[in-house]
Formats: sequence, C-alpha cells, structure tokens
Amino acid sequence: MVRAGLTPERLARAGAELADEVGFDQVTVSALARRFDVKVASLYSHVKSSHDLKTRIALYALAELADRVSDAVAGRAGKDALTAFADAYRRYAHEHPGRYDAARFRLDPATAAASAGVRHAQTARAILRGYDLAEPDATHAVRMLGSAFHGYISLEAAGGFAHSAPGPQESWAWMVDSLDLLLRGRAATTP
Amino acid sequence: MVRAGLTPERLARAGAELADEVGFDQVTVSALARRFDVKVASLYSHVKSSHDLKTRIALYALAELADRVSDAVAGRAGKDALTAFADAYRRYAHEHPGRYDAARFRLDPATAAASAGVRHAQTARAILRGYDLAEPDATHAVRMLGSAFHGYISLEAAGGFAHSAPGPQESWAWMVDSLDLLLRGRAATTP
DNA sequence: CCCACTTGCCTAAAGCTATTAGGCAAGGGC
DNA sequence: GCCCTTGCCTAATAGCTTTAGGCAAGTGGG
Repeated sequence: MVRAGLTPERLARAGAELADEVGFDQVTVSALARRFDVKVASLYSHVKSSHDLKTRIALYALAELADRVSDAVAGRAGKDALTAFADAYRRYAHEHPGRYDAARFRLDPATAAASAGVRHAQTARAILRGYDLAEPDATHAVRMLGSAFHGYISLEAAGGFAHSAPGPQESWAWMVDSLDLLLRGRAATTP
Repeated sequence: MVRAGLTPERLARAGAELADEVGFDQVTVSALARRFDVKVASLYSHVKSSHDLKTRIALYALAELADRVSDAVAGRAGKDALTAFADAYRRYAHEHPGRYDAARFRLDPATAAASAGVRHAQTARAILRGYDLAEPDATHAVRMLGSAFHGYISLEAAGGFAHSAPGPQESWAWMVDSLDLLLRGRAATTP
C-alpha cells in the first residue's frame, strides 16, 4: 500500500487548515485521519493524543501569528505601530478563525515558555517604546492592550456586535485611536 | 423506584455547578446524569440535546451575572460605577469560572435576543451616563469596555499574567483607572 | 544485491459520549 | 380506587479516543 507520509508537522499544519474550516474545537483526530484518508489509529504514531495534536496546532498558529505581527510592526513607531499591531491580530483572526482560536489554546507553563508566545510579548513591549512608559506602567499597558484587542476580536467573532450600527470597523478604529490617546496621556502624566 | 425529580431548571442549575467544578466544556449530559444518579437517557426527557443543555446553563449564568452586575452598579455613578461594574464581572469570573465561560457560550440570535444579555448591554450603557458621551461614541465605548474587561478576565483565567510581577490586581486597577480617564477625556473632546 | 530491521499504517478491541425508541411503573386527577 | 400522563428505565446505534499487536514498505549494512 502507498504510504501517506504523515509527520507531526504535516498533521499540525493540516489540523490548522481544518480548524479554519470547521472550528478549532471540532478538530478531532478522526477528522484529521479522514482528511489524510488514513485510519484513525495511524495518527497515534505521530501524536500522543488529541491534546497533543491540539497543542501542536496551537504552537503552529502562535508562531505564524507572531511572524505576521512582527512583520506588520517592523519599521513603524508610535500610533502607526500600534495600529499595525492591532490590525495584524484582527486580520489574522478574520482570515484564520480556527488558528486564532488555536493560538489561545491553554498550554502548560513549560510549553508556553518555549512557544512563540514570548515573541508576542516582546513585540507588544516594542510597540510601547514609542510611548515612553516607565515600569510598572509598561507592563500594565501591555496587559491592557492584549485584553482590549483580544476581547474585541473574541466578542466580534462571537457575533457580539454584528448586526447593529455602527459597524465593527468603526468601533475598532475608535478603540485603537482611544488607546493611543490614553497611552500618550499616561506617558505625559508619568514623567 | 424513587424519582429523581428532574426539571430543565434543576439541570441547568446543577450544570452550572458542575461547570464551576470541572469547566464548562467538560459539562456533559453523561456527567450530569451521574451527578443525579440517573441513567443518561433520562435527561433527554428534559433537555433536547447536549447543546440545549449548554444553552440553558448559559442563560442561567447570563441572568445571574446580570443580577450581580446591576446590583453592584445600583446607586453609583461615574468612576465609582465603572469600578463596581468591572469588579462585578471579574469577581463573578473568579467565583464561578465555569458559569462565566457558560455566559460566553454562543447563542443563536433569537435566543440571545431573549436572554439576559440585553440587560448586560443596558447596564453598560447606564454606566456611561456618567460620562456624557454622544452617539456613536457611546456605542464605541460600550464595546471597548466589554472588550477590555472580558479580554482581561479571559487572559487572566488562561494564566496569561499569573506568575509575573506586578500582580493581576494592580494591572486591573490600572486599566479601570485608565479607561475612566479615557472616557472622561472623550467626553471633553466631544462637546 | 539482498537481508534484516526499523518504521508506518493497518486491524481489532475497549471505553466513553450522544441520541433515539420503546417499556413499565409512580403519582396526580377524577 | 382507577386511569393516564409523565418520569425514568433498558436497549441499541453511532462517533471519537486510545491501546495492543501485526504485516509490509523502505532503508542501511554486509
């Protein structure tokens, strides 16, 4: 018989595509096996478990997203950088909803520490260089930005403000604008 | 044999408790049946499906949370109200993590429209009375507050900033403080 | 070149969840 | 006290997960 040529990497990648199509929580070892036209048990030579598979997809998505965000931010500063940063996350969530969810999969601390999650944190901190905040304000600000952006994307995906005026794009722009304003204010009040 | 006295309401309530103990996505028809010491199939006389059960739990949690938030906000205004509002959400998420997740369960539009979700929106708008924002800024602000608070709570629950200084309480307070500042600024710039 | 060995995918099987169909008895209405 | 609605049961199907053990496709050494 012809071999399918499975590897953990291909499974993660295919799992990411599957997640975009049917939703991350619908990603199942069985569904992935079907996609490769292979029996379910065969996947267990490459991934330890369903949880392991999801972890790999999460790591894949985290890395891909970190690349995009850091690309988007490169060469920009201040509000320009903030906007690019925010938009990169939101665009990724729109283009790859399943992968975005995957990137939020809860990893155990050790795995998280070795993941691209740390690059995300670094990029966020880099953004703040343009706002000249002292500690601990910088940390607070990183957390606030993460919360606001992730929260917005998550509510938007859940259909939160889908069918009411004004459109989600305007509110997003307003929020990014407001946060920029806020951070500039915080910098001023913390000389 | 002795009857267990199941009703959709008791199932929703027990499901909410179960969610707090094992996580909302671990709430299963089987687990709930075990908890009532009853056969699995018996629950299907009271709920249509697993999805129906989760919907009921979500509605229960949404209503309970709406009560708490509106209680917390009652008789307060301005930053005082904003803080109470934010803290009510976060406290609920800490005390009842499973229910908080349940409250974020995606409902179909019709169900959502008939849910306590609308009370949440009303309370959020009421908070903003103290900041005197004109439309569409008020809507933008509601969305931003929802995003920031939900995002923070969600990241905090995911262990996002658990083991690093400063503690999550300080960042939370800083964020609420900042948002208050921001909204007051927005009111000023939109006469 | 081919033999042995590693490795990949398979069959088989057990356990758990969801869901439907049909049965029997408990308890309320008369 | 009888009936009949309603509640919980048994039985059965189907899907996903995971483990154990087998056979054949490649691969490296002689």
